[in-house]
Amino acid sequence: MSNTVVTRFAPSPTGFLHIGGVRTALFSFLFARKNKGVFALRVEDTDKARSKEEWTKGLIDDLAWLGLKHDTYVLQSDKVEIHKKYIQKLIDSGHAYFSKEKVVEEGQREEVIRFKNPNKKVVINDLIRGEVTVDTTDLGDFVIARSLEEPIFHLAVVVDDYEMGITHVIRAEEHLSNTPRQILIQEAIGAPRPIYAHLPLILAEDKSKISKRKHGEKVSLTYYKDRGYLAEAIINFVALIGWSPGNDREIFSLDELIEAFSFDGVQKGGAVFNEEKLRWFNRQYLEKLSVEEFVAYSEKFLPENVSKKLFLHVLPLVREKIQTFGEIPELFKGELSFINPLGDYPKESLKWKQEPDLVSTKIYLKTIIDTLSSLENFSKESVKEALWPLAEEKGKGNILWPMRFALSGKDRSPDPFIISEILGKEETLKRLTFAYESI
RNA sequence: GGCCCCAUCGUCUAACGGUUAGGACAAUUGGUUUUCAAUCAAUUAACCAGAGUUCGACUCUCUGUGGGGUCACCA
Repeated sequence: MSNTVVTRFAPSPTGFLHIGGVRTALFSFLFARKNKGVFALRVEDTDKARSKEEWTKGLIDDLAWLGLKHDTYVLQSDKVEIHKKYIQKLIDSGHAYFSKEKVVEEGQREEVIRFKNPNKKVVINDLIRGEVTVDTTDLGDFVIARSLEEPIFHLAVVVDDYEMGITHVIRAEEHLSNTPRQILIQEAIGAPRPIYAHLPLILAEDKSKISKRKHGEKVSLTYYKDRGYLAEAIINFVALIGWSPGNDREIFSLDELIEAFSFDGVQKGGAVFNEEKLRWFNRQYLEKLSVEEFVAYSEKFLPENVSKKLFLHVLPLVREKIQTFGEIPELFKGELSFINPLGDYPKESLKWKQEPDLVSTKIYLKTIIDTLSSLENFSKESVKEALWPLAEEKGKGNILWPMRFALSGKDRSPDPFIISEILGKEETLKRLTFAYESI
């Protein structure tokens, strides 16, 4: 079938997959799937100095993790013979020539292969931007290869796109200015022109293109992956930056995105990456997880002193607190630190803000201790049941604040009934007694 | 600087000549609550500017301004 859509994602293996790459890959993937076409991954490793195999592996793993499975795979360096053939063809047909160069920098060749620029106007019909006209005269006779065996990006891209039958080149806007010279090469080798779609850039807070050099680790997918963000949330978030379904809907699974995607909804202007919104998306997906899934995702973030059994016990508390799994360690250091032996605290902290002093606090603590001591079945329900009348009578804060503080040693913690249950009767009474005696 | 692209709340966006310019995140306020979250409700907040075209412009045209991208023997 000659009219099958074929898209490609063509990263170079020179570092971690970054957020911009994720979005480019996603849109290429979505468009291919939407049209029952083929999504190809092509690793562009023509720059031998900067490319590393481990990055290639990382790229493939990351895409798999995101669920953006490619149908075909090409490693560009495997294609040198084909590139060579086309370079030779261009030379033979007078479209390219060997050029003597002045060596200015280390590593530069004395002789490279340049493309003979026909100096014409090129009109690009971009799916997102419409007609873009560029006069290629400014480009001069640009370099297409260091040698017959070492093609440069532009040559390799054009040849590979042709050989792979790419119908739609979907890539970031930064490539828009590369397009004219690639079209020139295309025409010289007699390749059909693919349809272009140049995506708006993903911007940092400062409105410039996100880059590792300038904006650090937060631009790489790994950063979010390592901090316990879900692939679904990242996909959903990234899809909605630079694209809109045209209505108010925000939550989309990958399959739903395939269904809804269209270039009509793709934005022209760059968009600022907003981590807050990503976190919000992540929480939306967190809430959908089953207990088993949630525990599985949590596992690698659990502190050593937190057994799985204990974690299961405090699970509801964790679920209502976090936006990303990466917050779990911090949670156990803060709100959930009551699971550890209690440290010292100033006794004034036991005082509810509406009490003038600790006099009645001491009395209340005594009452609480007495009440709980005689409690047979010690659960959060039974503890609450036993103490609630007292709390209602004396004021909830008067009773519950000192109790909660005595049990947790913290300003912020879960409610005292849950803590009591988790601690058990003995430890609960021990902590309450300690508080009582410290006053 | 040359060439190219872009322009709606702080941020992501809806609007495809006629709307009180809508939604989401964030922010603020209030409800709930023993604290922190969560949750619920509400509020604040935008058409870059100026000329046209038109009965009528956020929507079309032009100019200006602003922002961005790109100008490698990197991709």
